Amino acid sequence: MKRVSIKDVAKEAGVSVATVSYVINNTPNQSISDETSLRIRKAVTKLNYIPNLNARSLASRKTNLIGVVIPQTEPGKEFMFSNPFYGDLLSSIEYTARQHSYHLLLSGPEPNQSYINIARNRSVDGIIIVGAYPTKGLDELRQLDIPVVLVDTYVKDPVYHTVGIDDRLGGKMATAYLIEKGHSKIAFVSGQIEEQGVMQKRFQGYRDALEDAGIPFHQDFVYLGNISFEYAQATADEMLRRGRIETAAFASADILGMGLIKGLRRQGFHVPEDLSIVGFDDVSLAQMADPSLTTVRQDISAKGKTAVQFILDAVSGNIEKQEKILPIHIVERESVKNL
Amino acid sequence: MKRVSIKDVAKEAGVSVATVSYVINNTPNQSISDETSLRIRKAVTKLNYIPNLNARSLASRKTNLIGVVIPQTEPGKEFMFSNPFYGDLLSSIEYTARQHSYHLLLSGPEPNQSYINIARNRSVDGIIIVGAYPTKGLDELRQLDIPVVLVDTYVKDPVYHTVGIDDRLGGKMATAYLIEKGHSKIAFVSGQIEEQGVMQKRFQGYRDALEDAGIPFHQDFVYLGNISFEYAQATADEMLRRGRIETAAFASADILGMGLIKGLRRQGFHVPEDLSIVGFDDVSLAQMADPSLTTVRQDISAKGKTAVQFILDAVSGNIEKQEKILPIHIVERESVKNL
DNA sequence: TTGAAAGCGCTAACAG
DNA sequence: CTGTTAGCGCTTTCAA
Repeated sequence: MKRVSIKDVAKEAGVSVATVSYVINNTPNQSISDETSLRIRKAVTKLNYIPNLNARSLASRKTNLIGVVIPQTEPGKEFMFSNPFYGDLLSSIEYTARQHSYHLLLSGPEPNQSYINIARNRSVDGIIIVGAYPTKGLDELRQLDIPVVLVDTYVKDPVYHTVGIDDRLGGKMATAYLIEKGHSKIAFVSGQIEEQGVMQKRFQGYRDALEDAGIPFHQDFVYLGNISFEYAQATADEMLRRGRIETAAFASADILGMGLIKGLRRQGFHVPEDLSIVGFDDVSLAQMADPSLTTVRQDISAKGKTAVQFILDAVSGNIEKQEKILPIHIVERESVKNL
Repeated sequence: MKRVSIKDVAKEAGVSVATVSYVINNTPNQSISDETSLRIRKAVTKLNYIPNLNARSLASRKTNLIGVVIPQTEPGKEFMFSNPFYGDLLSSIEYTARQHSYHLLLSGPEPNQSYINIARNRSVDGIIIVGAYPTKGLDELRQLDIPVVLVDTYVKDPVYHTVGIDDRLGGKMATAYLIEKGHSKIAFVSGQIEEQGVMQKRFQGYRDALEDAGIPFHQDFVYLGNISFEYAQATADEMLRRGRIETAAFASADILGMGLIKGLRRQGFHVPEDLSIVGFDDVSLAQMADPSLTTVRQDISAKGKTAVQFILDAVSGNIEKQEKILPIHIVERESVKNL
């Protein structure tokens, strides 16, 4: 079946392609007589014409496409969305984009970290990058002048828009909550701490809370591996091996909290009786855990929505850099015991 | 910063655009002297030229884009990827596509279910649709002649490729396993059963196993709501209210199994002591559950990989319809008690 | 209110 | 081995 083009419609309606284009796009400052307009619409319906967005993009330099780059949690690993946080975030981005008739061009990072390729290649209208560290690739992006939104990053930049939360504050809240419940031997369980990364901030918050309470910091209470259920499980074992000195743990991601619970239970211990746990993120899993996880809630949905909104704003001419720090708060559930 | 085009490169290298195109694409049957080829490559590097894939697509009718349509779990709900199954699947699709330098165009279904728009609009090279029911929209897609892969669907079609599992067999395996462990009062917990849908097949399998074992079917043991943690939790309550007649339950998705566990626990009951549970899918959560979930494992990663491969095969000229039923098997964990 | 025509950046015959 | 040229399907001046 031959694809029907704007030409076919023009012929069918007995007008020029330009006119067809005008009515299809409802081009401003172009008045078309009701009569021709109607004739064209009829032709469109009759031929079942659907514009080729590719051609449109080429001519208009607008693609209605938003590039989304989500990092590999672990290099070479395929399951980036298995981390429920990304799944939740992507859902929200897709939903918001669709509301505004944008489509999403999805991509893991290219091997060479070159964000710029996907952007230039496909001429996306904007690009959302999640969890970026300062890299050359990020700088290259500057050469294009398309809006860039950095989600969950502490890269400081005069142009790129950012949306995130105050991770340091979150870390502090989580830890302070535990302290308030009478704990003083508090583990910090996390993935690797990258310079200027989210986990670093949460760690700082942990130390802030300790300091505020006059509790000395113990390096032994810090467990750094990677952000996975398995690692947290192993960490629970490790804690027991060391004699289970801690009475509580701040898990810097919910999935870690879940792993701790499981690891403990495997050894016959219980949460929160034997160890109190506060997580971070409040992914949908957090309430599925048993006991359900007390955690620092962030509005993942709002995060995605805001990121898309920033792109839309920029596309429609708002050149000012936008920044948004979304609020967070503790959600009390069952994983913390009051000493 | 002005975008550099193929023309600029041609000028820089002192050749025609055609020649540039040839070396960039390594066009078959076009021999280029090493000397010019080198000169062109140098110009490309110097100018930092990146081809505009949009223009390329327009000219070549090939976009290197795969459309992915993932259904809303619940209409109007934004969190489609919060269902971990879709997250896992998407990960695998993205990964495989990227290996072959394809990008993914992501889309939830349009309100009018018209898959065809996204396909025609963006001229994707192929389209992967997850969990489709027979609809007009699906038929329209036939008009295009791009490869279509239907994942997890029982729509029968002479052209569309399909990849899935034998859901009926899976349902039977799960139920038979429970029977083998001495259970005969077995609940079936599921989302709504759609005609020709995956859940219907799993339900049939459930009945098959019952019948094979000579166990009468009880309508009372069938709980139909929607595929969510919350519904399953409520179902657990409902079972108790009815007096907890069942000793086991086949949850037609892992997330339902998890909800059951939680719901039971909330009422002071335990899995598997008070109720044995078998799930379905083996999403990453299944092992995080406590007790970890005995379930019917399917290889979600292989599913995504196969779907992409079918597209690639078709694009490169393989016109034959391909079908793949991936193997499944029971993974024994902790949620079933031997009576 | 409409149309002619010049591109957008690239590919692919075809010719040389 | 390389260049000319005609599109791909659409938007957008500019003129009528």
